[in-house]
Order: sequence, then C-alpha cells, then structure tokens
Amino acid sequence: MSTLAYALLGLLAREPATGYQLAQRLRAPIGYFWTASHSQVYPELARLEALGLVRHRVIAGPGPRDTKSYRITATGRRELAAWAVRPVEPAPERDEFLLKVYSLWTADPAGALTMIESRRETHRTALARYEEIEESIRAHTDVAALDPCDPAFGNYATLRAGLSYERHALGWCDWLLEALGAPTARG
Amino acid sequence: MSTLAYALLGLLAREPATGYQLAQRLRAPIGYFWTASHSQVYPELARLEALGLVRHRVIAGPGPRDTKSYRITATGRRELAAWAVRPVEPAPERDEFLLKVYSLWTADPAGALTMIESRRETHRTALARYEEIEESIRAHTDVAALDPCDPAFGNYATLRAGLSYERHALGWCDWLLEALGAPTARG
DNA sequence: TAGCACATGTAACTCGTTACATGATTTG
DNA sequence: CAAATCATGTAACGAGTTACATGTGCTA
Repeated sequence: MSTLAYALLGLLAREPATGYQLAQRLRAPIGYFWTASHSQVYPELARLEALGLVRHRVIAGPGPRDTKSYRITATGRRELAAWAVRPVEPAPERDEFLLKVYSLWTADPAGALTMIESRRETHRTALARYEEIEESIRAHTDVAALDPCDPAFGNYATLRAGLSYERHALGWCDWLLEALGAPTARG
Repeated sequence: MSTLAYALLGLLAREPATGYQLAQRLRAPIGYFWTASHSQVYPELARLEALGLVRHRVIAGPGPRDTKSYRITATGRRELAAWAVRPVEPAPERDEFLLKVYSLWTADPAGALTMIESRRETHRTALARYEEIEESIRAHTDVAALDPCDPAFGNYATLRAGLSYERHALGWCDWLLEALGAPTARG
C-alpha cells in the first residue's frame, strides 16, 4: 500500500467524499504535507475498494458522469489506525533550496541575496497563513483541552508543525542574509 | 536538467570525483538534503558529459573496470551558478510522519505515544550528529568570518539549516507528547 | 575464506506529474 | 458568451528505487 492510500483513508475516516473532493483536499488542507493530483486519486480509490478498505455509492448527478461517494470501511479504519502508529522508516530528505545554498558560493553575491530574500518571503507568507488558521481555530476551540481521539487533534497538531517549521525556516533565512552581509536583515 | 544534475555539478565544483565517490557523497554529507543511488548517478554523468558540463579522464585502475575521474567544465560551472540563484518554484512538501499524526486520533493512545517517542529519538540522534559536526568545524574555522565565496560557506550554511530543523522537530515532538498526556515529556 | 570496499553499468518497477479526453452547471 | 467549477477517467513520460550483473584487492 502506497502512502497516498493512507492519505485518502485519513481523509475518508473524517467524512465520506468523492474523488474530486479528495483531490481538492490533497491540495489543502493536507496538501501542506501530502499532495496528489486527481489522476492519481481515482485509480488509488479503485485499488482501495478492491482491497475492501473503502466502498462507494453512486449518485446520479446532474452532470454526464455519475458522482461516486466513497466512505471508509471498518477494515479500512483498522488498517489506517495500525499504519498510523507504525514508526516511519527514515525517508531521504530532498530539499532543492538547500541544494542551491550548498552551491551558492559559486554564484554572484547580489543574485544570492535576491534568491534568499524571495525564499524568506515565501516562508513569511506561509507563516501568516498558518497564523490566521490558528486564530480561527482558537476562536471556537479550547486547544489546551483538545481530545487526542478527536479528528480536530490531527488538524491542530499538524498546524503546529507548520507554524514551528516556518518559524525555523524564517530564522534560518535571517541568519543566512546576515551571513551574506545583507544590510536589510534584522535592521 | 534534473535536480540530480545540479547536485552532481555542486559536488564536482568542489573537486573532481568518480561516479562511485559522487554516489557516496549523495548519502553523506549532502545526503542530508539530496540523495541518489549509483544507478542514477552513472547515466546522469553521461548526460552531463553529452551537454559539455563535465568531462572525464580514464584511469586504468587495478580492478577490472576503468576508473573515470569526472571534473566540471567552465560551462558547467556557469550553469551551476545560474541555477543556484534562480528562485525555487515551491515544491510540494511530502512528510509521511505528519500524515500519520493527522490520522493519529484513530489509533490507540499508547501506540501513538510510542510512535512519537521513537520519532523524537530519531531527531535527537540527528541533532547530536550535527552538533558534533559543528564542533569539528568550529575547531578549525572562524565561522563568524566565513567568506560567502568559499565552498565551506555552503557546508556550514546547510549544517545550520539541519541544526535549526532538528531543534524545531524536537520541540514539536515535545509539545505533541505533552498534548498526548505523556508523563515523560519535559519532566 | 568470507565479507567488505572499490568500481561501473543495465533492467524492471513504482510513484508522481502533465497532458489528453469529455461534458453539464454556474458565475462574471 | 467565456471561463471557472464540478466530475471522472486514461496515456505518456520522468524521476527514483531495488535488483541484476561483474570482478579485483584487502582485511578479519
């Protein structure tokens, strides 16, 4: 079973959905840590159904195609829970940005500065977005008392990861800019 | 040109190497942010040579096979420098661990704790390794005065990224353990 | 003498992306 | 009336992994 299979099960464990909706959610919210295009989703759903982990119900929609509403089965739910606690085998990190920094000494310093600054901006934007989401969650939830058996726990925990990650990335960009001798970094 | 191509150019810009040595360096040191197996390296080197970005010299080694020493060309060096300052298009993040956390609410709480603790241990080990490397660098280099045009700058900057990343990951694991109600987390 | 390091390559397979293909309904 | 959204699928391609293939020299 591919990781995508578990991404889909994880979404369907929350609520039934169509392949189209699942593909959307693989852009956001869980697109922040797992993505897939619809061309991957539809065949994967068929495979999961063959294994008895999901089932679908056809809804004759207004369009030319039937809408298929998928839901997770009890077996699928057990499979998901078992996978979730199986330790991840360390996967190789792949970060093109770090690879560029590794070779940045070969480039012209002005271009290097611009490159890092643009990256810093990306992280700043991502952090702002996550902070907005956090505020909206805090507005209607007591996050200090979140039940670990509530799906909202998964949402909040991964959001915290995103917040922490962006802050780390921003801090490192700031350090880099300073090291490169940028006059704009940290005043 | 694939990203692997630039990983190889980035290594060859520092010093000439054989395919075998490049494959090794793609496990460490740059394996921390880009990896490849030898089966990928050899064909990629041939492609780079066809483009005139690297050249090789055959050394009749003691073994049954010739040893090919590759070095970067002036064109290759220019290509690398141009790539290094080109802003990265935002690549989709893929983090299987976060995906598990997203579905952790479906699992049994004891198993969840063990899973996170094992992950925390992985980050602790990685951080310790990076800290050792940092110490060994500090022992013979004044890192505050590193020249951005020195290859050592790339080494140190990426190491700093690793240190910062592992600290972020550790901190988040600690928060998660606390949120899951672990008695061992933070005293 | 068994296993590892050195050293280079090919083949089969999986995972993921982009493009191809279709077509109704809603919104600007 | 043009474009986006909803909705489902297939095909071609690229990137990466694992296994296959070969063979020497050194070390435990």
